[in-house]
Formats: sequence, structure tokens, C-alpha cells
Amino acid sequence: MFVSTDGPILHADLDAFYASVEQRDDPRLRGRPVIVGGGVVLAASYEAKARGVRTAMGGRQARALCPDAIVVPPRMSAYSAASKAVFEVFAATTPLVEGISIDEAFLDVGGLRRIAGSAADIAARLRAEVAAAVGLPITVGVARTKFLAKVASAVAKPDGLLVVPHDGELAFLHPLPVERLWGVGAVTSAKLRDHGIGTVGQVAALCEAELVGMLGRAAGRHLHALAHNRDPRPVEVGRRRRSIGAQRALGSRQRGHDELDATLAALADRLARRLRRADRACRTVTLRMRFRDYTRATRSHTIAEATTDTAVILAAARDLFAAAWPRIAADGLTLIGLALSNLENSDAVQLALPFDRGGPVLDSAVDTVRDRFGTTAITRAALLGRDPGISVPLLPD
DNA sequence: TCTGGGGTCCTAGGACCC
DNA sequence: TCTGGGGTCCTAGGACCC
Repeated sequence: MFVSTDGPILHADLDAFYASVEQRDDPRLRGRPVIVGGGVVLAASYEAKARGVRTAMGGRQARALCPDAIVVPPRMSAYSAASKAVFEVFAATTPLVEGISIDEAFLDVGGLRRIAGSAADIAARLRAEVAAAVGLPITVGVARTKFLAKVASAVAKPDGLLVVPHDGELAFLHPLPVERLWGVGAVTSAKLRDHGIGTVGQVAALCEAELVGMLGRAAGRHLHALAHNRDPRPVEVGRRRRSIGAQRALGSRQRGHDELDATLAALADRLARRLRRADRACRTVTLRMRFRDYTRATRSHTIAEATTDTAVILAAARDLFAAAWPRIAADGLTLIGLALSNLENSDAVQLALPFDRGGPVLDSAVDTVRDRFGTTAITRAALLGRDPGISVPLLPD
């Protein structure tokens, strides 16, 4: 489900989010280099970033670059609470909010001009409100497209506001390095630079076919469009998660079969709980592995019936694990993970009825469910029992 | 100094169906 | 016995993002 207008789009992005929450909650950390996460850097304050510390960097390297950094363990519940408070400020600004991650969202402010002023005014007020209500710095980019709004916020960081005017879009975009384009990571960047392409303007000078030849169909078309600031994607409200996963790094020590099996069971249990809490069910279980040489592999299995059952999920995971065991034993596992995908809503109600009973029973059962859960929930029911899996349409979808 | 944990989307081959 | 095009689903891998 999505709604959108033609109006300007805000990209709001909290600065060094986890580290900023730590500095907010502990005055001794303010103005000092802060690293969240020990083994690997989950977030670095701007004081630490100035010393070269980067997200996802190994902890030892980070401490070498910045020996006086204060390293704190992550407090995920504090970050969730802060995120929730910030999203409440977003929601008070416009109903058209698309959350991208815990610290980032697009806001469509088209149609608000008459009641709330220009997009620049709205953005400035949003920053002030987040600072006042939650005590965190946030950067906002404003532009006509999602992509350009995101580029603008990245350029304006930290604690900034940047509005890209309609008549200045390409003048702003084209001098930027290609790495600013959404979807250009290490691999694509290297390919482009091999062809002597370093700026967005140089990408824009290529025709689409040349880019497709270099990068493949989807990536080529995508980059060609972005380089010309063509991005028709609307701000989408109410997007639902398509997969949930959990993983554990295992370090270099070799783990035995039983220890890995116990880890697998813990992952399955954790994921199944999250699945049920979200009122979703899954059909596909994927086992993720990383080996000593850092190669990766996935093995997946799709079940006929969506499930929320820990035992069913774990059984599928164990089958995949057993099939992969020879390679695991030979190559050594350094990471194990599970992902659940092919998610369906599990907030439907199933009616189990005797196989030989007729329509009136069905009708009264439907009425019961309607009374209890509301009419819109019912579209069809499965006949369970001796012949499971038969679907009978009761009402048109 | 070897690289965490959570996600998204795309590609490509094969099975299967009409 | 050989022949087609089109579509969906599943599986595996890969690039990318925060």
C-alpha cells in the first residue's frame, strides 16, 4: 500500500545514531571519540570518524587509529526507543513516512505547503523538533526525488540541512563521485573506475547500453536513470518486511557438530519467536554459512505450508545442516545463520471442521469468526483433516 | 587488523505447467 | 518422435545498504 504526492521529499537521517544516543545519555562521552561495539565498530561518533574510524571496521584497527576512543557496548533497547521517538516526530510532520532503517526515513511533504510552509521550513522545523524532543542531531536532505534527497542528506552530514533546488539538480549531482550513487559499492565502483569513470557526470555522459554492457541490465539501467536524476519511486507507507534472519559469528575455533546444532536450535527459536510476535509465518528456511576462507554458501528449503512453529523451522534447518555437514567438517565454519523468507500474514484464522459436515456448520463457524475478528479478515478457509490443503473460496477475494 | 548483524534486490538455471 | 513460447516457483549466489 502506498500513497504519494508530487511534492518535495525529505530524507531524514540521524547522525552516527548509536554513538549519538550514547553521548546523549552519558555527558562524559560528549565531545569525545566514541565507538559502539567491541569486536567490530557498529557506530562511531564524529570525533572518532575524524580519526579515520569507520562503521564495520575491526575493533583492533579502530583502537589503533584512535587509542583514546571510549568503547561502549551496544544498548539496542535504548536505540529502539530513541528511534521510536524520532519516528513519532516524523509522523507528526506528515502521514507519508517510509522508514528505511532504524535511523532513516523518507517523508513526502507535498501538499503541506499551504499549511506548513515550504519544504525547507518543514525540514528546519523537523530538525529542531527532533533535537528538542529526543535530543539527537539529525540531517535532512530535501529534493524532488528520493534518490536526490538521500544524496543531499549524505552531503549535508553531520547535523545539516540541504535543499536541492529544482533548477540546480544536475549542477549539484554531476560533480559528485560515482560512489554517491545508490547501488554503487566496492565492486561497481571498481568497474566504473576501470573505464575511467569517476564522477556522476561521467556516468550521465554514457548511453544506457554502454552502462548495461559494463554492469548488467538492472544495474546499468538503474545507474543511467539515477545519473540523470530520474527516480520515479514514490514514498511508500506501510512496507512490510520480506525476510527475517539471525546469525552468529563463531570465531576461528573449530566447533563440533553438537555445539553447532545447539547454536542452530537457539537461532531457530529466536527467529520463530520474532516471527510470531510480528504475526507472520514463513515458508522458506535458509541456512547461511561462512567458511574459514571467507567464502559463503546458502542452502534453502521451501515448505508447502507457511509455518510459525519452532519445531518445523528447526527441523528444516537441521535437514539443510545435515546435507551441508561434509563441507562444514572439511572447510570449517566461521559463521552460521538462519533466514526466514516467503513471509505470509499469519493473522488469518483457520477453521478446522469435520470432513463430512455440510454447509450450515461452515456458515455458523464463519459467522463466529466474523463476530470475533471482523468481516474483512475472512476470504477463504482450508478444509483440514483427512484431506488437508484443499482451499475452498467462501467469499470473493 | 581479517571482516558483526540486520536487511534488500537482481540474476540465472532448472523444474514444471499450459 | 520432435517441436515451441511463456509463465511461475524454487534454489543458489552475489552486490549492496545501514
